[in-house]
Amino acid sequence: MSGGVEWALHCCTLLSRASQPVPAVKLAEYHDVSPSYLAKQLQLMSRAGLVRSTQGNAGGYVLTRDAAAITVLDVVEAIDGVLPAFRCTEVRQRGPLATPAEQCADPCAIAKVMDSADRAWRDSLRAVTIADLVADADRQILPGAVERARAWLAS
Amino acid sequence: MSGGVEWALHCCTLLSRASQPVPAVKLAEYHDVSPSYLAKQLQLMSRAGLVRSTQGNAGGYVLTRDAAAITVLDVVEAIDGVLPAFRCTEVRQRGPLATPAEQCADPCAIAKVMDSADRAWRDSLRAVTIADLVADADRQILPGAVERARAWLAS
DNA sequence: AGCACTCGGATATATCTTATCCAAGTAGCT
DNA sequence: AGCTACTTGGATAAGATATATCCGAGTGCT
Ligand code: SF4
Ligand code: SF4
Repeated sequence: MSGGVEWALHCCTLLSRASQPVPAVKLAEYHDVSPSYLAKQLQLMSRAGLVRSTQGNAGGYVLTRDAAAITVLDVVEAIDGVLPAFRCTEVRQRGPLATPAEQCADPCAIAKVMDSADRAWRDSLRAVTIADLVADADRQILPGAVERARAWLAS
Repeated sequence: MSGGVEWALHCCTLLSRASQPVPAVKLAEYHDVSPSYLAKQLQLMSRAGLVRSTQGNAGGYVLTRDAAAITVLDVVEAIDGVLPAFRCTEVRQRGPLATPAEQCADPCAIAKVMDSADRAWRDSLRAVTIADLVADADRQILPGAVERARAWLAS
């Protein structure tokens, strides 16, 4: 999995707190990561329709919908794509004892297992929203931290 | 995920049928894949203790235990390693509003979600054994194919 | 002891991820 | 309306990982 997924999720939680547009440079500075590279992740999220960008002065990124309506899977798929990790190359149709193609209409057991595991993984990620992440973070952080973050974003 | 996982699984099903040691070259020819690269996967499986190699004339690879005692997860972890796909870099401890380290004893919600999804994925793969794959394949292939495969391996 | 055959690890190549830069575009100000 | 300052967007290098290959070490058989 791309390391950029972690950055993207952190940005989502931060954006859910800020009501004003936040530029990419500010998001990068807040998390102390490469601004140029974070910009790429934000572009991917923009294409996926998770965030909306406004250019020009006082522009930046805003979430397109409520944090409770964005799942972790949405972010992961925006960054890493939607194709499953396992890519079957139809080995059974090759070699000296190749299975004839008409016998390969149904996916074999290996493909089924991999597909099932991939689905379980995605179901797990789909069960949690950005709002859940924020709620959990609020429970752990020190009191007043949210206000300080908002003030820093506005400066 | 490594593409070699698919090859490794196919080799396991084939090895479970052959009672004699099968050399890497023969396994590669059977599946029509690169012999040099398949050798690497077999080495990884050997290190993981899934197969045992015997050198010299009439040598090759044999499964170390019954096919029912080898899970798909065993093979996947042998090839791709055991580390989870998501690698947390502790972003929350960086930047101008970094969370103090003593506040970060427990993993955050993001890390928990990723860990949970990874566990669900592994549980899915652990639930199926090589014996299950073979049984499913036997149900789909043409009658006599198993005997032909055994004969080809012996030649 | 000699020989043919096999595995094992060290070595190139290709592909993808990571990181960066500069040009196009937009909103607000004069 | 024109200008300026700011921000995004896609195109472009550097690095890391996965893929593919080769030859030497080791083993059993003759
Ligand atoms: S469908 Fe199954 S048997 Fe065919 S190549 Fe893919 S993993 Fe192998
Ligand atoms: S533990 Fe959670 S908050 Fe900390 S860096 Fe990892 S993902 Fe981010």
